Amino acid sequence: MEFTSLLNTSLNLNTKPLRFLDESPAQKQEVVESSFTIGLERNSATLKEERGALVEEINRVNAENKKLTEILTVMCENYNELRNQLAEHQTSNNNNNNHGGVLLEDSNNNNITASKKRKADQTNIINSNNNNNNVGNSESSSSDEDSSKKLPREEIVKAKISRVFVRTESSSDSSLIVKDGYQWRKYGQKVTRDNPCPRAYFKCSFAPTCPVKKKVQRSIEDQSIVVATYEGEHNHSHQLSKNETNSTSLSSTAPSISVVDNLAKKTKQSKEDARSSNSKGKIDSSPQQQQQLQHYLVEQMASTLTKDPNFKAALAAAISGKFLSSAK
DNA sequence: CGTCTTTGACCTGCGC
DNA sequence: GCGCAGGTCAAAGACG
Repeated sequence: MEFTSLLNTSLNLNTKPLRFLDESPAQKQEVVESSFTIGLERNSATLKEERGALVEEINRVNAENKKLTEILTVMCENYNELRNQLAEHQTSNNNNNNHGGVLLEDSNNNNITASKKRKADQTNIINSNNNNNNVGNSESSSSDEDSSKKLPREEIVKAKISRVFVRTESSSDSSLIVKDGYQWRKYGQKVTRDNPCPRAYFKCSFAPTCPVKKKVQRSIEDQSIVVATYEGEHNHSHQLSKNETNSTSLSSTAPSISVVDNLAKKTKQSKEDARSSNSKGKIDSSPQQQQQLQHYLVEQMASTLTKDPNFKAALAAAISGKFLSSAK
């Protein structure tokens, strides 16, 4: 992921600022007692020398703490800067998002419907699958998806489900069309109990053997929003845009990932444009997309930091050093 | 004429 | 076992 490469979290700090940080309390106690006993026998010059070394060590730890704080401050500033840019773009594009605005539902968001107990187990399976596999792609498992109930357990785990929110111009039932670059054949329509708006069922018709299905239904809360639920993985290449396909996987989540990837690229490009030409370039993404990207970036930052052993060690050393200095 | 959409019927799983 | 609800099938119609 390109964001990982942008964030160099290798702080290059001394992860062992104090020798006794790695020692157990009993060992520390032993060190202190032995030092005390030996110190009685030593002359004052030796004691002063050891004290000086300790003070030097403490100063070094404090300097590292300061360095850590500065780095964290810079990171926070960068994050705030990015967030402000997102807010700007949300404001500037707020009026242009009545058509084609896409929002990806969070993987743990159950805000649509969750009234069916019989799907709870399957949902949990899919949720855990998504949680294990997702790398911030905002895929979601739906709590009201039933088509997977016919699948064997292995296939249930494999079946990837993503949900995309698309804002349309009109709230008429005739516009249950989500343009995602694939060709779909409608094979059914049903009025569900939870939502008076009919739910349309589509199959991918680009490849005869493609198992991907799509369900499209207007949101019960906001009928200008169409909820498209994708199930399965495409076993063929993207139909319309080969370029976009190259940057995404050939799964049912391709629209989702594509949206996130494009947003990431656009935001990166926007940041560069803003620096070079005082942000004369505009991003044509919706507030929902920006919000998703914001979540995505935060997750990436957190993920990158937590995966970096250097950062973990430095943070642990800094906290330990803070405790030791404050205990004196 | 081929393709796509519509829509009622049927299938399946789950709760009681 | 029955009823309910969601999902799927397939015949019929629409359309280019």
